[in-house]
Amino acid sequence: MKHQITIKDIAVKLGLSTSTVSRALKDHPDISPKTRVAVKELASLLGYRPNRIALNLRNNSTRTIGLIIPEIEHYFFSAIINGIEEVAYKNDYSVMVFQSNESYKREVINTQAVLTNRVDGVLVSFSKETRDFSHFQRLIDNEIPVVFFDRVTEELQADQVVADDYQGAFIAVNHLIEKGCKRIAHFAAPQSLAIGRSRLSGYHDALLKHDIAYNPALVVLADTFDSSKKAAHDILRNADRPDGFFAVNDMSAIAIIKAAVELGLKVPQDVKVVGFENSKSSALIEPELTSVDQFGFELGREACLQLLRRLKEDEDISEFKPVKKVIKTKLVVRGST
Amino acid sequence: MKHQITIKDIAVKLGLSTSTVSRALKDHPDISPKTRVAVKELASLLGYRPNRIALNLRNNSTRTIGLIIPEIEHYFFSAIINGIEEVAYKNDYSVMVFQSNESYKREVINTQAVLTNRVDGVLVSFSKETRDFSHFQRLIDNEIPVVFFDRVTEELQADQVVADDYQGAFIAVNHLIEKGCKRIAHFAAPQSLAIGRSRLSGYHDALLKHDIAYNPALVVLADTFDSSKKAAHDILRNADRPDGFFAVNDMSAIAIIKAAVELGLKVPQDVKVVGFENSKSSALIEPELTSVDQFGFELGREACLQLLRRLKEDEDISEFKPVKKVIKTKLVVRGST
DNA sequence: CGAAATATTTCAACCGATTGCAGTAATTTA
DNA sequence: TAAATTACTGCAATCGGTTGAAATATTTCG
Repeated sequence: MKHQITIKDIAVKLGLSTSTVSRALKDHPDISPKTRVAVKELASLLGYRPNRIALNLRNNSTRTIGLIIPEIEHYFFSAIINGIEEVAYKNDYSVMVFQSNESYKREVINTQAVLTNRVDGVLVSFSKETRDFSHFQRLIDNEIPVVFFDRVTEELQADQVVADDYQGAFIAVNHLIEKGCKRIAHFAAPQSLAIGRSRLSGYHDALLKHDIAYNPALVVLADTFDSSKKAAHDILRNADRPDGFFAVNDMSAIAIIKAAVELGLKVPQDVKVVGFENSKSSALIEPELTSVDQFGFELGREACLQLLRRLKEDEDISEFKPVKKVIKTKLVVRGST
Repeated sequence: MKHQITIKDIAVKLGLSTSTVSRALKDHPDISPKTRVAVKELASLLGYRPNRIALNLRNNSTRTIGLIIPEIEHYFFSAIINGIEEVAYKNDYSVMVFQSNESYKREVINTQAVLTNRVDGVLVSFSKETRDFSHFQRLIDNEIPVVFFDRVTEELQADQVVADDYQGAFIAVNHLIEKGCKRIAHFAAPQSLAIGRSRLSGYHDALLKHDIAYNPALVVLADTFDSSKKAAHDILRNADRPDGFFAVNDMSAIAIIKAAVELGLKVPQDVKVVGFENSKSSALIEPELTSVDQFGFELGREACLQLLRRLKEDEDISEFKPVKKVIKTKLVVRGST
C-alpha cells in the first residue's frame, strides 16, 4: 500500500502540531476558525482518511463483527448473512465471515481467529458436529458479546435468536392433517441440534392434538438431499407408506418429492410434502413446495441487532441476562399439499 | 471486552522489560533460555494473545481481504464466497464482506469502507448499475491490489478472473443446435456487463457456425426470474415461437421452463432450454435443467489466489501487468434438452 | 586480576491518532 | 501600562507491540 496521508503530513505542511490538526478536523472549539479551515482544506485536498487501525488500537474497538457460520453456500445461511450485513452496514460496522464447513475443529480455529482479529462481537451458528461449547465459552470469558442464531444451545449464558421451530413444525403438520393426511412421516435433523428437537416436538404435538399416535418408525434422521432421497425411496416402497411428509428443510422435502415422482406417486394426490425454510428453490420445483418460511433475512437482522444492543451496553457481566428472541414462522402453502 | 493480557503484564510480573518479553516470545537468540521459558510459561498460563491491532498498526497490514459483491443471497455468489473464504483461511487471511445490493451508490460507499478498514487487498464483482469505475481506480491509486471476478471491466488496469463466458455460451447453443433446434432465443444480461456481451457473442458465433442467421428479435434482455417469465410468455405465444432457449443464468432458464409448461408446451420435446450457472436448483426442477457450469467455487478460489499473489509481490507499480484468468466452463446435460 | 569478548537485558523511538494539561499569544480590564 | 482573561496551540503520554542501539552482566582469556 502507498503511504497514506496522516495527520502528521498535514501538520508538517501547515507548520502545526498533530494535536491541533486532530482537533481542527473534529471541530474542537479551541481551534481558531482560520486554522480549522486551513486544516480541513488541506486534508480534503490530500485525500486524508483517518487510519482506522490507529483508532482501533486506541479505542480498543474495531467496529467489526465476527460471523461464524456452517456454510455460506446454502440459501438459508446466505439469507441470514444478507440480513446481518444489512444491519451492520447501517450501523457502520463491518462483517468478517468465517465458515466452519460443519467441522468442529475448524469452528474452534474460527473462534481463535475472531479473537486475534479483535472483533467487537460475534454471531454464531455452530456446526452439526459441535457437542462441546468451551470454545464459545472462551469468547464469553473474554467478555466478547456472542449471539447465537438458528443453531443454539442452552449450555451457554448467551443471547439466542431462533425461528419458532416448534410452532413452524406444528403448523406444518397440522396443515398436513387438515389436508387429510393420516400417516405423516418426519425427516428430522440430528437431535443434537435444538432445531432438530424443536421441530420433532412440534410434529409430535400436532399429531397428538389430532389424536394421531406418534410412531417412531415414521421419524427418520435425514436432513440432506441425498440421505432424504434414499430414505424416501425406502419408506415409500412400504405397503403402509406415509401419505404425508414433514421435512426438516427444503432440500430434504424436494428430495422426497423427487423420490415420490420416481416411484410413480402423485404429489400432492398420493403424497403431500411440507418443507421448512421457504427457500428460493421451493417455488421452482413442480409441484411447488409448501414450506414453512423461517425468514432467514429477518433472523440475521435480529441477531445482528441484538449483538449491537449488547455492544452499546455498559457490560456489567454480573447482571447479564440472556435474551432469547423467537422469530415467528409462517406456512406458505403451495402445490405440494 | 475484558482487559486482554498484554506483553506489559507479563513483563511486570516477571520484572522484565517489554522488549525482553517480546523477544522471548519469538525465540530471539539474544534471550537466555531461562528467561525464554519463564516468559512462555507465564504467557500461556495467562492466555496471552498478541494484539493484532497493534501489529496491524506497526506493520501497516491487516491480513484482511475486502470482498465487494452484488448480493450474497445468490447461489453463484455464495459459491464464490465459499471459494474465497477457503483460500483466505488456508493462508491465514480474514475476509470482510460488503454487499452492494446491485447499487452503484452503495458500491462506492463499500470502496470507502474497505479503505477505512485498511484491508490488504480487495476482490470485486461490481453491480449491474456500475458504469463509472473511478471508485475502484481510487483503490488502485492507493496501491491496494484489486482483483475483479465475474463482472469485470477493461477500463481499469487490474487483474481479472472470469468464467469462459464466450465458450460456455458457444457450447450451450451448439448443443441446442445439435439437438435439433432451429430457432434459438437468447435471454441476455445487460450489455454493460462483459458477461452479457460475451455470452451474446458466443450465442451469435455458434449460430453462425451452423449457418443460422442471427435474428435480433430473438435476443431479449431478461436476466431475472420475473422478467424472464414474462418475456418467455410473450415470445412463446408467437406463431413462430423459438424451439430452443439459451438463458444467461439458471433463474432465467427455469422461468422459461415454467412459462413453457404453463402454456402447455413440453420440455424438451417442444422447447429445449439451457441455463448458465449450474446452480443447485438446476438439478431440482422437472425436467432437470441443462446448464453451463461456471464453477463459482473455483472462480472464487482463483480470484483469491491471484490477490494473494499480488500481496506477496514487491509492488513495483510501474511494471504492473494485469493478469486475466479464464476458468473453463462445462456443459452439464440434463433433461431440459 | 583486569581487560576484552560475549551474553543478556533495557532504553527509547516508532506506527497514527487522541486528549489532559501546560504554555503562549492576544485581548480585555483595572 | 500592568494584570487578568480569554483564545489558541503544543507537549507528552497513551493504546500494544517491535527493534536498533545502548547498557549492563557474565565469561573468557592473556
